[in-house]
Amino acid sequence: MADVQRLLNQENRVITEPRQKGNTMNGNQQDLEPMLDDVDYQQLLRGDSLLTRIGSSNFASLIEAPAPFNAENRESRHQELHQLEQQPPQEQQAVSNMQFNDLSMNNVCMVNNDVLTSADCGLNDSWGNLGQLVENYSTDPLLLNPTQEYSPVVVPQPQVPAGSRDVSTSFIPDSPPNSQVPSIQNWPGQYDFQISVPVGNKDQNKWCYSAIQEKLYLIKHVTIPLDVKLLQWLDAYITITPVFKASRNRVHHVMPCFNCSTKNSVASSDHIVMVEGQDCEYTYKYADKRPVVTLPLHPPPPGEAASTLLLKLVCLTSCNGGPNRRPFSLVFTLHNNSSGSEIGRQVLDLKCCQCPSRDMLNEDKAVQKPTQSTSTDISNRLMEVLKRSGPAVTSTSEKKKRFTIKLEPETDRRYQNVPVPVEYVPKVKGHVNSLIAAEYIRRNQPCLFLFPEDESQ
Amino acid sequence: MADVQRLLNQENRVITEPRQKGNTMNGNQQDLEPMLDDVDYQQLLRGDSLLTRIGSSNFASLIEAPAPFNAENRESRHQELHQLEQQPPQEQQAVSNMQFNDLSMNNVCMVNNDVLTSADCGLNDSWGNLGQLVENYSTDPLLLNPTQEYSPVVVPQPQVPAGSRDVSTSFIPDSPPNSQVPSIQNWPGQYDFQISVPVGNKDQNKWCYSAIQEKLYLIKHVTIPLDVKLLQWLDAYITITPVFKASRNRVHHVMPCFNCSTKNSVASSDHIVMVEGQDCEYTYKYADKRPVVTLPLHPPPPGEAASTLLLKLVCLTSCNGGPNRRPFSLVFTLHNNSSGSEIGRQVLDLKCCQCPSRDMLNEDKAVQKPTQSTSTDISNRLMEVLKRSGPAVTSTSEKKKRFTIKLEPETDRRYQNVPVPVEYVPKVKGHVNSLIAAEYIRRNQPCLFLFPEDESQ
Amino acid sequence: MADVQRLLNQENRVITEPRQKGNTMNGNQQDLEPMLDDVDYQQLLRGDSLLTRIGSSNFASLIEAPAPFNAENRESRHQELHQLEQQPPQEQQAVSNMQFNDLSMNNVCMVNNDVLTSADCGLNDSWGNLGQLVENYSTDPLLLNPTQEYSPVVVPQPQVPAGSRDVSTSFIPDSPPNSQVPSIQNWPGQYDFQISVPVGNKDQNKWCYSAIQEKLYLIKHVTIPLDVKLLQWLDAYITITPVFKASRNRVHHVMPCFNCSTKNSVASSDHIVMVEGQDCEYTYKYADKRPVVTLPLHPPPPGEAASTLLLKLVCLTSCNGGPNRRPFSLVFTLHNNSSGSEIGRQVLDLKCCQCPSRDMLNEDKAVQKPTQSTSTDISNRLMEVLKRSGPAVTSTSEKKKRFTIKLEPETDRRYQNVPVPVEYVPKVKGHVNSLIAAEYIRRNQPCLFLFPEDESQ
DNA sequence: GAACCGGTTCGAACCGGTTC
DNA sequence: GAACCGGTTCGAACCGGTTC
Repeated sequence: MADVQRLLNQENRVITEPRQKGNTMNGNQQDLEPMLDDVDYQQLLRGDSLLTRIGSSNFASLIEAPAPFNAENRESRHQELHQLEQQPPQEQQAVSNMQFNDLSMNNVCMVNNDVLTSADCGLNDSWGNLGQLVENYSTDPLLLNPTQEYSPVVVPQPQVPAGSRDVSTSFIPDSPPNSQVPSIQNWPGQYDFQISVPVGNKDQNKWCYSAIQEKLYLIKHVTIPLDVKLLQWLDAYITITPVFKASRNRVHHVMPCFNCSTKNSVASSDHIVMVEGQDCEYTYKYADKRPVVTLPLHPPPPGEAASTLLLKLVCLTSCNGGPNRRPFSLVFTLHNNSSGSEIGRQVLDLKCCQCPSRDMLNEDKAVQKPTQSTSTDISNRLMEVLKRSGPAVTSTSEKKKRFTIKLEPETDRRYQNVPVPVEYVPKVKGHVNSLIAAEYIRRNQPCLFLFPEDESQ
Repeated sequence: MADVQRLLNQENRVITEPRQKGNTMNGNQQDLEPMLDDVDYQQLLRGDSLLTRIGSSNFASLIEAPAPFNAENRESRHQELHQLEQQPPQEQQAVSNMQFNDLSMNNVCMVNNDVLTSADCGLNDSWGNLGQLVENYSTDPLLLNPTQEYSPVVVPQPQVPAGSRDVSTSFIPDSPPNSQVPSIQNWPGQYDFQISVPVGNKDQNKWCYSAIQEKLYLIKHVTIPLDVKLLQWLDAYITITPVFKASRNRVHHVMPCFNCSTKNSVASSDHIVMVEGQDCEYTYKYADKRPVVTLPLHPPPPGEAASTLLLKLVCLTSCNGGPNRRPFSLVFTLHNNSSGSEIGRQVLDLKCCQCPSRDMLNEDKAVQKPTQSTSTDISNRLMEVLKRSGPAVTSTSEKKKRFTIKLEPETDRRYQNVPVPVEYVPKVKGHVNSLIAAEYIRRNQPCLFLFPEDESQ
Repeated sequence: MADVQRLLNQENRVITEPRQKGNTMNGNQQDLEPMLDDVDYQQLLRGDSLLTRIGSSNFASLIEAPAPFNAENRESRHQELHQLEQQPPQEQQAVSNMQFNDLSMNNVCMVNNDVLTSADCGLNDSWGNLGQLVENYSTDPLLLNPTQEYSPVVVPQPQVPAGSRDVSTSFIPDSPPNSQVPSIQNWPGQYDFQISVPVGNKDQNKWCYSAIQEKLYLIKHVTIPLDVKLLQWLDAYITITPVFKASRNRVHHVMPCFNCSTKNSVASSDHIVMVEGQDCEYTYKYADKRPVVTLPLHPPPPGEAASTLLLKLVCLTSCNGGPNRRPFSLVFTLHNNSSGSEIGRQVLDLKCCQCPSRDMLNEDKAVQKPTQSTSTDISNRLMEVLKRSGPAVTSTSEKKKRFTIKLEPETDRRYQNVPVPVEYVPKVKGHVNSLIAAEYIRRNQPCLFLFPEDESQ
């Protein structure tokens, strides 16, 4: 239901807001407030349980803490963070320092009615969101004029765009509130940073992409190729940050549930996103305590325009104790390797589930359903007539789909399974057809009947 | 079904995209994401990704080891990693250095509007992709004029082309990702590097080639002659790298299963591909830990246009613990012997199985099936007519087969399931047929009816 | 499907084996091998067995590790075993010793063609199964005459019996195999130990009891009152042990999933069963590493016949990482406080779920469905006739359910599915009926036909 | 409490090595 | 080379926690 609602909203957007490219921000902003179904309680409990476990038996102390919220965990993560910070990649350090400096000048940041103290905003902030925030939304004179950087740098996107809408400063419906939450809005930036899902995937049961929703559906542990495009292949790295779409979950870290996380190695046990073909030790890190995957930007191989990135999820979106049915997106952030500053961002909606094609179809249908009646040819029109005038054949989406009666709720009410001896099937089918036709004639052109109707047949 | 679908799509490609030779990339790109049939569990267990991530080359000791994540494993793998890193294969080192040198001369590489800095391009690249990139696509003035190199250098291919399609930058459905995964897209390069399978093979039970699918079927341990063509026979060598086609297996190394590998000598025990007539000790190596066959490029004997290469596989595509039913291709890469840089690439799809002709037939059929209409009898033909002329009943093949709604998308709209006693099936079908016919007449030649329609039939 | 099948089996038992009270063992023995619906993979991965087997306390690194059988694992398990044996709970120790002594007199126990050496039987046995085994099934002359203890000591049970069937030595369908698995068969014992669920519960949405299945359905964290009855209130204590019903899960410990367990206190974090009104520190223990709830036997208050026990579950039967949809029972064992020996046992089937009434309804229905032939109206009766006299329609329940071919093996050969608009269903049914009737007449009373038959209809 | 959602189950079809 | 057979895949149905 939540998803339906969300999709409906999206659909409405599509209808009421014709897609604007360039300098307006109509990307997935509507998606920012869709979620209805999360269990905050359980999230909180995740930490408690850890305490409990750590106190109890042996294995408890070795659990890879999926839970961020108790004191010990926070401490240990702090330690880990510090360890990381002691030998940080240069750019991280740079960003962190920079932002801290920025913040030192802005003790209080007002964003969307949220008052953030500097402590909230910037301490240990390695996200660079603030810098980005400033770039996008502020008029901080210390920065270069940022709007010039990204606004009209729009290039045609031949492939399915994963999130290719630009960001504007004019409208901030649900802006990333504070330093601990990364932005989830697309911002191609100066180099037109783009992430896209390749078309033509054959195995729709493993993963599929909905162009309608611009959303990727994938099975757990299945590697997805993502194309990274850039106007210029500079020295940079990409960070991948999963972020809940609903604003009330935004501050929570997207992490695998306990069961799923234990399949990971120690280094990546908090990371719901994993990449392949990378040096593991430098890949799974934390940014502001939030698990983040970082990987260097590779230029594409000879003759290819896009660099491919092999990515997989290790926990279901529905997993209790993990995302817990709360939709989340992946934020791909491009960072300049020299300065560490953020120079591009793309957001990819996704859902990690067991039946990607089924779920995509369902959600696509939910999105489209309210929109239009899709009847296109005579038969459909006939059915439409019948449907409107009374009972008849059910609708009807044009697209191929798994036959799910649930999708057409009237269906199972309007049809019944009748065991028919095989040899009678044709007659029965014919009978049915004739009944339909008769019904139609009866309603619209009853005069065509030779004999008066009687129902006793 | 999965294969069917894959093949269907391929078929569609053949139909809707007339084969373009030369500088467009319509080769096996559709096949890049075909795999549907492997077992995720086994995939998880397979050492490949683990090996890749962790860096072990001791595949035998890790593959299929289902409990990879305890501390001991981690430790030993780390150790192995270090060992490997301390003693890299010589040639890898050479290539890597070489490419880095190349790159050091090209600070910025422009590829399809993409600018690459040297730092991004070459560091730790042992695949040679970057060198190739620079050579082929860059417009950097420091380089030789590269666009001339690859654009229209297309030669007619008299034989069955194993993978003779050039690469374009315009459309990349599933490009090879990063340094640890080789590209699997054709790129003839400056010298129009071509690999082809000779026609006219008599013993189709040993090996055969499907022109439809551009795929080689061969029995294990049977040597296949492959023709290598080149515009100019320079001082070069060829590497043969087996790569899984599905992106989710891409990083895994294609290696023979344990049973099959033990039949090889020590040097080649990780190599599923073997060549004949070569000095063994220099042939079976590793590139970025991936088993690779390398062999010098021999000019053809006097009077012949192609140099022949004798190749065989030592493990079945279906072999458990090896490819495990996951389709893979062979990537033939041409390297300049002086610099080691990649100057051409061809990809050959194949399947190593026990019954090549049977399997080719089946898969060819599956590819073509969706193309042709399968109507064989009157009723089906009638339905075809009706379907074409408007709305009606869809076909109903008698033979038991998986009910693939995808192939008949309208089906789910107009029908419901009614069990019919077997003995009555013919009559029911006849009835349906007559009704369909009536419907048809009713629409197109209603005057033929003797009486107006009534429902009392 | 699995449940249906299970229930079918159960139902068949009810029909073919009239309930025998007293000295025959027809209790829930049929349930001993019922489970079909769990995920073996996940079960294998579950930490329970792994922890037990491997003995590591690094839960995170070991859980879900799918390969338990290498030498190291075996070694570490031995180690854990030894560690645990060094500090066993007192009462367990007592029982264990006692039984070991018993065993020392019986070097070989023959049970159902299975020969157990004493080493297999009794080592580390803290369950007392062997003693019970011997008591129940053996005819060893060294023991007290056991058959007298339990055979005809049956008391009327006014309330819903939770599991009041006695145990006999005549038939052992799936006896508890070894020392680490407790018995899950009822054995009232000398004092006629009985556990029952009170009748007349008002809030069926919190918990309810199916008399048909003798199974308790309850919501998580909802306390259930259970009545304990005894012929004589001696000095004893009760242990409550959850045990999976399916034999293949029998050795696994029933424990709450990670999320649910963290809601418990430290002492009870491994216990899926909790009791109220008890001293916590003495309640949650381990027997042979299996989490067990122990509580003293309180005589009922003056004027009451039964002592009440307040019990709740803290994790759902469906919880992933916990029971994971694997049905389990609670084994209530009565122990003599002075000797610690087991003197009675009752088994309570249950399911902890979110919608107890719904699930009970569904499962009750599934149990009852296959029993009665559901033909109620003329058409069904006609079909019955035809089925017996030759080929015709099989029965056809109106309610939507999975089409179980196994129940009606001919079905799939003799029927076909025909989509029928709902509003025409009655007519189609009538049509089919008439066809069937005609067939019947044609066979049995052709003279009734007015016209000669022709097949062209 | 009914409907929904999504992980799981189940049996038919498929695939491909093996046998006849 | 046709048939067999057994592991795998696939889609519909199911189940049960969650939402409305």
